[in-house]
Amino acid sequence: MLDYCLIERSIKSVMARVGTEKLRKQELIEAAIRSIENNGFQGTTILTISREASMSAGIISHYFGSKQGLILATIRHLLEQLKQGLLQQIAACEQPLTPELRLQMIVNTNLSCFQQSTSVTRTWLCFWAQALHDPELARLQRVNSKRLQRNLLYSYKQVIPDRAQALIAANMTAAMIDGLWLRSSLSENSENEFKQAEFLCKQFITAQCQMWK
Amino acid sequence: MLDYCLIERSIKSVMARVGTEKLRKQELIEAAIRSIENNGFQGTTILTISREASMSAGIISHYFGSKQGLILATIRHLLEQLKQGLLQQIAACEQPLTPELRLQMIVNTNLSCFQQSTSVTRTWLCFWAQALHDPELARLQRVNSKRLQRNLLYSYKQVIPDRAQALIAANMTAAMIDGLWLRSSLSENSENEFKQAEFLCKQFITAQCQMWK
Amino acid sequence: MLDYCLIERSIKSVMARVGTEKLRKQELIEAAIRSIENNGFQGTTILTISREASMSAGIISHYFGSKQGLILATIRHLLEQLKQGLLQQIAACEQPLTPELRLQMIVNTNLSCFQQSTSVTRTWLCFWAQALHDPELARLQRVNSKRLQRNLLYSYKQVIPDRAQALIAANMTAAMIDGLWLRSSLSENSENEFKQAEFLCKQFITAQCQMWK
Amino acid sequence: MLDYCLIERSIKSVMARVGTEKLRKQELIEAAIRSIENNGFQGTTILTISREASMSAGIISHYFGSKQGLILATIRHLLEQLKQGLLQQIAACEQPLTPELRLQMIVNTNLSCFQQSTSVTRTWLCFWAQALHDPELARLQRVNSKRLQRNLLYSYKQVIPDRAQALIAANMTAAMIDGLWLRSSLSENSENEFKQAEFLCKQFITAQCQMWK
DNA sequence: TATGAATGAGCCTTCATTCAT
DNA sequence: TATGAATGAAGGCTCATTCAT
Repeated sequence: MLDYCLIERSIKSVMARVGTEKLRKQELIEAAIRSIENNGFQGTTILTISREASMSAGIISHYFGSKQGLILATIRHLLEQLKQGLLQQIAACEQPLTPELRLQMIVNTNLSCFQQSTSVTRTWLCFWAQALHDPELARLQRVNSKRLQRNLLYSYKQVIPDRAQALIAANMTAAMIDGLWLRSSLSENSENEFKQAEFLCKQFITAQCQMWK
Repeated sequence: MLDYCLIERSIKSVMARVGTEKLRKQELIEAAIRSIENNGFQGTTILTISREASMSAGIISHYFGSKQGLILATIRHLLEQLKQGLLQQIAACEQPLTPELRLQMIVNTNLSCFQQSTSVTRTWLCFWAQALHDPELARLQRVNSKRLQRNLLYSYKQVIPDRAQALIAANMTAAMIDGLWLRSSLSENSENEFKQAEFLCKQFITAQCQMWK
Repeated sequence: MLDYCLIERSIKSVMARVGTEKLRKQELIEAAIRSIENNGFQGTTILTISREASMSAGIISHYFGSKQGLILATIRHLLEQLKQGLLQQIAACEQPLTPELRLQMIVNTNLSCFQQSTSVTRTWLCFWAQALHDPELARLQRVNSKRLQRNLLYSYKQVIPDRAQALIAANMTAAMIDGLWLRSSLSENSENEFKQAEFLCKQFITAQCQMWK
Repeated sequence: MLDYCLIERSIKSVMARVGTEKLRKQELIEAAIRSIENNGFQGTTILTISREASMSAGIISHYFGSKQGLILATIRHLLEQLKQGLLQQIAACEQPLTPELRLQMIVNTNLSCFQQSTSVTRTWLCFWAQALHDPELARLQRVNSKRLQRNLLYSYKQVIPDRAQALIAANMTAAMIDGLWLRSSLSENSENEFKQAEFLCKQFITAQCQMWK
């Protein structure tokens, strides 16, 4: 008759009280990503997320106002991760940072590091489709899209004297990154495809850089 | 005994019905595309579609069995349109068809002709996101994805002697087309972006071809 | 493109015009019974019936006003069949008709002849359940129920001098017929059960009659 | 660190919930019976039941998974009631329990005690009709049908030495109980009929028993 | 603070009925 | 007379949200 699971949860909740709201939110965001991976974006409900987080259904509204609030927070989390990903790589780099090396790192971040987990990939694509009809998501998407372009352009300008040509190279590279990512995500054998994608992208960058040496 | 007049009428009515059915299906498919444009994939319900088509809700099940049936028919329609787009361009071409010209036409089809309507663009992106969680949609998506690659490869092989290099060029171009399409679709000023995209893509192709002349 | 099936139907319809409305109605009633057998009472729709009769869906409303109208006509048809069943047996009887023989014939009619087809059995039970909430069906059911009792009583009175005792015997027999029919219908191996039921019922009648000889 | 007070509250709430759940389920089952009485099986929808229970429509899926789940629970409840009815009567019996007395009690349970409420009677008949098209209901019906026969046979064997004859008596009695129940349920003046039915049934049993004394 | 029981709006689907032909 | 295309009301179910505890 006794629901020990509930007791356990109580203990947890007591401890959580000691911990922070931040921790809870983080757990929920991670649970949301896992749920999208397992059940798809459409199949993800408040229940699947809260179960994944071993919390109650009401907690989501409690912390994020609504399901949409959690989704937005999740997206912001992913965007932030993507941003930090590049910074960390640069920080961890032991060689002198040439423009070309930095460009390769951008590819790394976008194709290798960040996208290697299916769950993130799925969430990402769903988020893009959703952005078409959700102004807030659209805004976030554009910020991210422009950051990629800006990041590429910054390095290309150091290699390509002609500003217009640098812009073209940046745009091409951004498109290739997104296109390869999209095609890899949707492919049957996506793990393999991502490796191929990285190779193609880096080769393209190398070709661009050598053209202007 | 036999009322041939009545039989004749039946035949007529059968033919009329076939015409009506095709027409109705076509109207519903277009309504579905418009609804997805306006309300998004998730926001598209049997009601939004039937209202868009000025028909009753029941008609969708009547003609397509289910909502999913209409969705599948819609994507098949778009895929077919895309396929025919290239064939028509080639047929309408008055100059001798060089490999490079054919490559440009592929770009035209995928970026200019086909994608110029926002509704189609949006529907397309929604379908891709959906394909992650729907095996049937995924299959259709893959067929289309591979067709683009095959089409590109076919022409590149006539320009680039090295088969491996031709494959790389094809894959790069496919990625660039998809990436540019994706970025343009999601951009604020998508019409302009599509023009830019076409330019970038064609330039990339030209560069690839000249490299091997 | 030509729907030959439709033409065939036309020919049929021409012939039907020559025939009578009665024929059509009869065909529809039989189709209704077959549909109930195959699809259950709940699973029987205007479409299943009209398909079973190779006619259009609209024809049912046309001839019977509504689906309910066809159901009622079907019940009336079955009741009439049951009534005629006994008369035919008596007419076909070559031995002198003793009261006991007549009682056995009533059992025959109710358990053997009439009920041997699953389709009729199913329709019958559904009709009884439905009668609880449908005054018109209830009326028909009661007419039938009382006829069985009256029929039994008529013969028992010739065997049992005491009128009260004859009534008791009639009521018991009626109950046993209905009970055995019900239990047989619902049993897994209903064909076998119906044979058993007939045996039990006849033995009961024999016992009743011998008690008063 | 541990807030034992909170844990204690949880335990309490768990116990309360278990109580609430049982109560709610019970209320819904009773509402279902009432709805079937008033609206028939076909006329009974999730809405009629939830309205009858003064609850929301969603609550049924919440507690029973689906409408079918509630229906099954309802019939299981009725079957259990029927089973307990006999046990209680036997337990409450102050005289020595002769086989004949036990047989009378079986009649009492099936005709008097259990069936005296119209709602139950109607529900019961609807279930039987439904059982024809629903394997799960059919299984439950058969279990019940066989239990009645087994119960009767158990007592008859103590009175009738010949096993075959005991089986015949049991089957006849079972049929008579079901038949009388069915006829009484469907009759206009069903209360009176049930009393009559009880009398007839008991007389039949007495007659059977005396035959072998 | 955190729960989860309860709600009810909205979804897709089925199907009896209507009506132009 | 007979068709079957079209309707739209009603069904069961899902699920985000609310709220008493």
